[in-house]
Amino acid sequence: MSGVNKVILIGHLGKDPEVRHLDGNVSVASFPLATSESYNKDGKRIEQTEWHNIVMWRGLADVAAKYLQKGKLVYIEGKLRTRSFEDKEGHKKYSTEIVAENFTLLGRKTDFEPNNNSASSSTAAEPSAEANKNLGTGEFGKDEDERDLPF
Amino acid sequence: MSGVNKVILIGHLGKDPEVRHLDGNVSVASFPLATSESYNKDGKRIEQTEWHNIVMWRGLADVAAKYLQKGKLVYIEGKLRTRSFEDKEGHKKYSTEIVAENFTLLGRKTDFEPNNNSASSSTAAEPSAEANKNLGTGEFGKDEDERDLPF
Amino acid sequence: MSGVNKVILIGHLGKDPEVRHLDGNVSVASFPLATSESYNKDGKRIEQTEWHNIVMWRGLADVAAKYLQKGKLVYIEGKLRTRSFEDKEGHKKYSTEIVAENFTLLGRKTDFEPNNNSASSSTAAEPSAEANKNLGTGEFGKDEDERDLPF
Amino acid sequence: MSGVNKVILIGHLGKDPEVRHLDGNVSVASFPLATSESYNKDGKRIEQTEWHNIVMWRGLADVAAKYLQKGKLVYIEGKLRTRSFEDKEGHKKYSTEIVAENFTLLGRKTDFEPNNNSASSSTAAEPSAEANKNLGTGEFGKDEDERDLPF
DNA sequence: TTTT
DNA sequence: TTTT
Repeated sequence: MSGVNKVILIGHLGKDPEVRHLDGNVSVASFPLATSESYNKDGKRIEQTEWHNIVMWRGLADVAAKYLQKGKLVYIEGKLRTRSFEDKEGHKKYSTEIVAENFTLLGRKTDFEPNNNSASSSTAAEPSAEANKNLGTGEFGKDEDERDLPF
Repeated sequence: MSGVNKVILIGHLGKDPEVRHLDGNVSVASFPLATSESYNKDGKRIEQTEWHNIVMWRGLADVAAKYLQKGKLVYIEGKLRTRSFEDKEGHKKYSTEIVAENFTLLGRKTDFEPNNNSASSSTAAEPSAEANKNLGTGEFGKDEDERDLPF
Repeated sequence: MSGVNKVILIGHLGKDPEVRHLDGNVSVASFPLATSESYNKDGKRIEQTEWHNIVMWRGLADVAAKYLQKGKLVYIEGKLRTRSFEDKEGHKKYSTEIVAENFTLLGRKTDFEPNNNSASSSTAAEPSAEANKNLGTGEFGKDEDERDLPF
Repeated sequence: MSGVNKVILIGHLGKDPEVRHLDGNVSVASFPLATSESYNKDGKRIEQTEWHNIVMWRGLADVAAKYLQKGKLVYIEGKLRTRSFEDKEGHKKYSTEIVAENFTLLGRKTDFEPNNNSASSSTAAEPSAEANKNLGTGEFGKDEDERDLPF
């Protein structure tokens, strides 16, 4: 018997993805994602931010390492998983993570450049009055194919 | 700035909802929900169950108290919220909950009876070879209206 | 540039799936699905039914042919696709379909039997006061593996 | 009995919203939305665009008229509805629409300015190397409150 | 054309 | 702690 366990988030990365390599060359990327909600209370605009622990595996982790960076806006689809572990003092703790199944970059075209040339990319952007047309999305993780030029 | 924080679950209640009443007569219902996923590993069928802490507020909590019970199958839509608290020993802990925004009962018609007559409902059901036709869904929480006869 | 195009439905099949086999042995299954919404208007309970054209391809079509039948309750995840075509009189028409990516059977265990023994299944059910415990879900389409015993 | 009928889209507006006012001062906004999907076929990058007819009612239509414009990137949540009608020649036709329940603007902060000053906004943007920080989202339609300054 |  |  099976069920449904689905999470859909749109938010900004709080940090660059941290990538580890496990046995058998398996990649795991993880990073915090902030989703913000704003509402009115007593006439004031309140903004409430929720932080999520995102985890990506294998091919998806590799694309994340390449295209995701602190501050970027991203759509993530995944599932909830709660792990239990003991901290250094031996106390049992729980951590709930979102295991991502695919993601889509949201934002301007210039946000979709790979990370390695991050120094130059900030100057390469050259945004102009035309930048408005460059809004778009880059989708990852639906297929398992290698995609070096995903958009 | 706002984002998207959405969870969609289909699973079974692990316990009856526990309902508390806060100041100002605000109801809060909470219960664990199991979503199961099964997959093949080395030719064996593995079933993995994930447990979620569901929280419902106000009107939704009242309907939950009335219609949800341990074992029932339910569709839940909500958002993630992580609270931090200190346990009895003063250690900081985190708890991630799904704050439900609406739910839909899935299952047979006889599952949609209110909870108070649970003793009689088990006999009132009179399931037969025709029971197959009684599968259906009962939806809650989309409107804020009082719904004493929601289906 | 990519985007998000996602549909989530829970409803009943209006007919048995119709399966065709295209060139290269590609299977396509299609069937109508009803999702019902009920609300109060002027003190009366109104039920509004929406019909969706569901299409499933390849492996998913084969599992659909095996496990889905008129009347069954199912969770479907997919994407929207609008096709244009000319009817017999040469008038241009549009048809919007949901191309399913995975589905999960909702209902009692006895609903999860393959279709070929449909005659016997109606008597094999033997529902009792215990039948309540038999609610569950059977998930399909997440992996591309052959699954002859999917639950 | 009720079910689930949910659509989640992220895409660009193909035109400015067209707003009509029905009897009783009810607003209806409608516009086409493009969601694009790209995949590799025979080593070539194929981009396939799907067009959706979006409809928004009442308060949501008013916010749409104010903040949505041709080209903007938006997250939309809603439900499917298929209407039948007769064209001028008396032929029966079907139109499937997404009735939006809420939406969130995605893109740069400068995209979140109201529509009336569209001429100046293109110059007011003054994007810079810092523009990267201005990515964000503005959410609408969750509450029914008036929101003149929604972010 | 489903389901209640 | 559910369900199969």
